[in-house]
Amino acid sequence: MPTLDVRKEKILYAIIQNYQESGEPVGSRTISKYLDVKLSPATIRNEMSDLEEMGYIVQPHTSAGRIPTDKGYRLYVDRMLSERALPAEQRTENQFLIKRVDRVEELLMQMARILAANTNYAAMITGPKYQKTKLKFIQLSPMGEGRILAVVVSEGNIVKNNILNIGEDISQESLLGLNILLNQNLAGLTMDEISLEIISKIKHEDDEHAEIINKVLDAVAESIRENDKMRIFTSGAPNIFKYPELTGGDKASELISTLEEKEPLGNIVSSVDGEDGRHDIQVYIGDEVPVDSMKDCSVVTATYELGEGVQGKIGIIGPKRMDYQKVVDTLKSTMSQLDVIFSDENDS
Amino acid sequence: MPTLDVRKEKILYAIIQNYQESGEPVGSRTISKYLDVKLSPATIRNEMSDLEEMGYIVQPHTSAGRIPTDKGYRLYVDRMLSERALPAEQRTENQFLIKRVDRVEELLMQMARILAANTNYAAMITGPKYQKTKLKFIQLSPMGEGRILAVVVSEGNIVKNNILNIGEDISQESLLGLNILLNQNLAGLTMDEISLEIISKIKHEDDEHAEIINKVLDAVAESIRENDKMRIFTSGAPNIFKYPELTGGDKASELISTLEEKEPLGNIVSSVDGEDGRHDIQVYIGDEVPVDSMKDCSVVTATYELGEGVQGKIGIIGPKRMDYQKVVDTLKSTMSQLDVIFSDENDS
DNA sequence: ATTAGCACTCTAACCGATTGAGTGCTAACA
DNA sequence: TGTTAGCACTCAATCGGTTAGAGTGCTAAT
Repeated sequence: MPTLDVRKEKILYAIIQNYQESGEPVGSRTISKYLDVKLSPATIRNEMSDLEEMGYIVQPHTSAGRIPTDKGYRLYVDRMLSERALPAEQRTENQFLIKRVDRVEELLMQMARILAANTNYAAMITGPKYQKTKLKFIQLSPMGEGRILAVVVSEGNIVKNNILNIGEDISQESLLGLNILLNQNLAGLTMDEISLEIISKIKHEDDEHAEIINKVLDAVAESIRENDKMRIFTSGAPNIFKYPELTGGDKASELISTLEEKEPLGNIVSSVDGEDGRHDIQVYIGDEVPVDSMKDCSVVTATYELGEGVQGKIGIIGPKRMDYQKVVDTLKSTMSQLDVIFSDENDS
Repeated sequence: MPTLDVRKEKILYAIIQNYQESGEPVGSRTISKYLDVKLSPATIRNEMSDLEEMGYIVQPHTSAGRIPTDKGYRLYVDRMLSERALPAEQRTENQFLIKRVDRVEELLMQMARILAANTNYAAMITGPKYQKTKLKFIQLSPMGEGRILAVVVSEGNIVKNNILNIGEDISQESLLGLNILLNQNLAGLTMDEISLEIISKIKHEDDEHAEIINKVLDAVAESIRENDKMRIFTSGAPNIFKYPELTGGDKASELISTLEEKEPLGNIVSSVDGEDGRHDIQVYIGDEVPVDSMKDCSVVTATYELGEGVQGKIGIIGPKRMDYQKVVDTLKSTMSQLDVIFSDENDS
């Protein structure tokens, strides 16, 4: 078994980069012209033969050039990620700037759109996970006709509206009192900390409106559950049509379906979190992707944070020959922008 | 020029229905077997020749069967719509039931999903148009750190949140006063009716907080503008892959892109409203569709209403050979369901 | 007015030959 | 011993030609 010396590695990278641009198997002549050191096609061929034996590249058929295998990409990506701490340059490129918006969901969708546009791949993004978030306050307002509006605001300024149907009409004053009561007891707590004890205490202090309190708390729980369902936004799905290897047969259809249904994407985003990586970048290549319809794709994910414990994930979905370097850089830079935006929001 | 007698019409319908199912040009033999009256292929051929001369059908090439033209479909659809008032039967089929939800946007997205699933075409739906809606009330809440939450609720229970950044912190009492002041002056008005006169009157009554009032009114305006942008939801885009005639060349890509971008769809939904039709059903066939990437499609739209003046549109997008009957029926039945849901919401 | 019969047309499918890119191997070379 | 030139070989893609079949239009008979 031959060993992976530096020259073989250079050739492997050359193959990966060429294939990245062309999408077609690359041959020995091409590499010979591409490399800085002068080597004849024949020599390259020998090296390629070794690389194939080692499993880093394959030929689609006997008389074709070589394309990288998952293992080849894996090596390349691992090297890239560890060589990280690249010296500035920052690659801002045609990076659009994120316009400030107040509603978190809007922001997330905008981010997905921007990422898709910048990378030419598909982008996905999850809403922030609630759970450990502190409840900021609840606001009850009368809507007439026996209904009240319950606005639930939690840390990170995530706002949810719920319209509650209480049979009776309730007086302004009672509602105000209830409002104060609820906020005094619940504000600052995480969702987990709202125990039965606290609930019964509240009901005890205003047993007249126990039923309404129940409904309000249900609404709070509902908001949580709805958010737990982990809203996923996608954008740039049509970008996959730019990569022929993803559009053959029913592949395009299945991919687009998956991106629209969104449920399966949860698999990617909810997989093992415990990573020690410098910036929580994860790369899934081909078969590593935990979604069946995406076995021909690669997915790069990153984790964002917007407050203690409130975090979500961003993912870029593209062909296996995607420009990993660019995608990783773009994700990192997007993260920084996000950090700025959210710290802005908390300061000013 | 031959004239369109009842037999020719029957043959035309037979062609349309066969083509609907198969997606392939239909020949004289097929029709001969399909019709109830016994006619030889030769006779059918003569009639088809006439139909072609009249422009209702064409041959893709010399020795192929016939397919309907836009004009043919138009005739068919017009007949169908006027023959309307079909005797019950109701065609409920595998119609899923709409689960009640409180947030209007959720409801709309769910409807789009259901329509797409029921019809096997793509569905689009616009959020309700604001504009003539009456403002129900505004609710201001302190958020700390110099910010307040402004919740704008309008008729039809459309709720919008805005986080406002006022420099200073404002006292609970002032905010409450402001709240009451704003609601007294604005509640029940349509967006158009909030004139400069009213605004200056409000500011006059609490000139200390004039700036905050400005910001709140800006937020109201912003909510309107955001809503005027007419949010469009789509679903079932991948369904187009089921129709080969829509997936040749770049068509699929363009269609999916259009459905994701959504902007162009505004053209469909904002076109001439003034229709006297029994239930506001509009059918666009092929070239009639006001969106370039959809010239090979047909679009059926319907208008829904959820309060005085608050209305939006639903659209089904499919191949020209779509099952118009089914689509129209499905849309109508969905409308009825919607009516029930919204009236429920207003009664109980 | 309808129909059977037939010649005609055109597409899709199939087939074989050709081309060209790319390889693997061998032998010469530094 | 590593590198390279030369050459035979392989295989996908392409092209031209043939075939099969579906469907038509026309004519003549009913």
